[in-house]
Amino acid sequence: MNIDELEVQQFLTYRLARTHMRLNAQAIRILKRNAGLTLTQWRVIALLAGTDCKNSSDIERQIGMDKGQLSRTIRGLADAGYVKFKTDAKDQRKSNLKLTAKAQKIYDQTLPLMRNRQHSLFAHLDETEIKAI
Amino acid sequence: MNIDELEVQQFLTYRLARTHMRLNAQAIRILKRNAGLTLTQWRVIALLAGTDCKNSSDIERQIGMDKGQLSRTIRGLADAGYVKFKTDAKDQRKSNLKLTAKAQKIYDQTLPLMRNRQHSLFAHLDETEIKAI
DNA sequence: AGAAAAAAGTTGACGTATCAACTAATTTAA
DNA sequence: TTAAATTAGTTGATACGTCAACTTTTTTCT
Repeated sequence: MNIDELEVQQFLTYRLARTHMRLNAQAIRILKRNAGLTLTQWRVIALLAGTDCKNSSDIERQIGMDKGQLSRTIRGLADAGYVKFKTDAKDQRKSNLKLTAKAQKIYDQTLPLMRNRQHSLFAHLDETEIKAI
Repeated sequence: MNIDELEVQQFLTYRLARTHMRLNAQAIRILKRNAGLTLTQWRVIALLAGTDCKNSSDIERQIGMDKGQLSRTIRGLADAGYVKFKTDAKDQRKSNLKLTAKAQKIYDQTLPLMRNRQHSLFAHLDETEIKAI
């Protein structure tokens, strides 16, 4: 429990945070340049396109995203014409979401970019790192 | 570049984000409750107390923290009476930082808490994981 | 010496994430 | 059946990280 050990430990979490943020930053740039989307917006679109998530709570359960952030993200998507929402007939608390054609098109265009990004991301991690995470 | 691979890759960043979240959550609570400090504030204090970092650029070089965020964090610490800064006599761009007695006291009180936290944190990671990060 | 480049800090804009308080609708359970 | 608890979603506050533009001072280079 000396100072060196403490520093290693302290900066473990910091490096973890930075790695995460760097990965995000890269994706954010790609999305901004190619699609005008934020990462969270893309994630929501991807979930609506690729899973059976219908509404905010489904997404919250699926990936554990904060419902406040989700609410704002979805409103942003609606304002930008990417989703439409309609109150569920059987449960008026829920509003079911539907991607517009515009969103589908952007998603189809962006998916390969995101895949490539994650490919090259993996190319820079060695096997040990991949296993450890 | 099949769908499984994509999902594995998304899972990587997801795990990274969640790990980060959990590691920070506890530290933030401890610091807020026991010292009224944010994590970044504590980190800067710890660097000034435990390393030979004298100014913003030293810290930037030491841990790669953004200099913008650093500037704001340091100003916050100064406003709260934790650091004093004085322009370097030989290079007037630099302002050297010095912890106040108040900061030293809080740091000394908080250090064991942070150590304990990180100890138990490490107890949940195996060696491979520690090396990889 | 003087111009150009680099370094130290500051500031603004933005994106991401958490937490908490709140309204409204639905489910549960006494 | 009605009161209490839960669930869906909204909103506000705050923390954290990145990027870029900017000023001021110092260094480098010709």
